[in-house]
Amino acid sequence: MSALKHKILLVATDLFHTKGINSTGVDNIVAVAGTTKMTLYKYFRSKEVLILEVLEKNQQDFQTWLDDKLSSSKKPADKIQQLFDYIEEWVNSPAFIGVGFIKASAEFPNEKDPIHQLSSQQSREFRQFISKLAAEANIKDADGLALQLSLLFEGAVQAEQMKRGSGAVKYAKKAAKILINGATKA
Amino acid sequence: MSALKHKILLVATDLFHTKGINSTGVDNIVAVAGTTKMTLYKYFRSKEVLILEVLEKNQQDFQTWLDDKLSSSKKPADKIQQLFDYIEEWVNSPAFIGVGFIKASAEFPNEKDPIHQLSSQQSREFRQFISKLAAEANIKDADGLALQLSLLFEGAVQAEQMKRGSGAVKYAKKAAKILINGATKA
DNA sequence: TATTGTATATACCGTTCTGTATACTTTATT
DNA sequence: AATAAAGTATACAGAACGGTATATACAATA
Repeated sequence: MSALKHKILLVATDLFHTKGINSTGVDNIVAVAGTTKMTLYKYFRSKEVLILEVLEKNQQDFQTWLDDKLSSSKKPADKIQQLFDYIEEWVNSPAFIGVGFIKASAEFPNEKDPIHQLSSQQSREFRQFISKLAAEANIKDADGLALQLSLLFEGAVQAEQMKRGSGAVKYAKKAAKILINGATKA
Repeated sequence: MSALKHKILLVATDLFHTKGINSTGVDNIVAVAGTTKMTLYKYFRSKEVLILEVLEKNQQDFQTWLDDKLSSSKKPADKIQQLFDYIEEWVNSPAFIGVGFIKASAEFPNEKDPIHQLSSQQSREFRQFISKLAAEANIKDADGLALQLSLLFEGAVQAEQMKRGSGAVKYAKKAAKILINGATKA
């Protein structure tokens, strides 16, 4: 990927999270990225396409990071137990700025909007990822637990965006362990 | 309150949720409300003030409704147990369109923005409301449980906005009961 | 050296946005 | 009937928006 395209994606990601997507103009993005609109529109057909690519890259980066962390555990039961440990580490890292699909679905509520659809899909995929972890750990209602854990995840991220350093993830982690243990025994 | 001001608030609430706040223009609002910009700006100094009043009214209406429902129970332990029953009823009612402060905090991420500050305050107040319920039910770590329940609440609303009819609240309710029972025994 | 691809600089188009100015109409009250 | 208040109609200002057109600079390659 071109270095400039990469830079534009990075800057757009940051501005979208700190100012909001709709409140961030393309002029704003190219100014911070140190380039021009002509270059931006060479790499991205429209602002909508740019948003979609930002969302995809964010989610890919997170999943890659998480997969790598989880690969250190061999036993499936350990993986689901450690999921929120890594989520906490990730949220509390300085680089954390939020979860793209949560914000995007709020700014684009129309279910027919491609941006909303991608957000919805990413949320569903992450839930399925948790469900797979749960199933491999021999948990009976894997889908049910995955949904509950995803609620804790999205709620915690939401709370953290509402107020940084709220410590919400710590309590989400505690709740997650309780729910996981309850589902494991059953 | 003037009938027209009330109408404007209603229409704005609806449009903010179905189209997003930043994507809803005042021209749009007055057209649907059947009035003119002159009238809107007579009642609201600016769009920002209108947004703030919409947020306040939404939260007041919800809290009033919830207080009324909870008043049917006398025992504090019953109240906290039934909290998510009422939340489920509310989310699944046709009138439900979302939670204002969740969406507003996503669209106005800057912590210095008055809209973000009000959203953050409303989220905190709702959490304190749950904490009071928990404390009255003699739960040890009332603040901790309240935070966890608020995460489930916000996560469920978020999930419901991502995909209507997802049934997320049903699982949030189950998780809430587990967490409440766990905290009660301790 | 000539050519090609990449990026810049800058001006612009049409639209939409918040907010205001001006003038007119309706309604209620005195 | 006179007056004041409330609402309407409409036009517009000034800025920001997404997106495009044109012309130029620069570097690598052939």
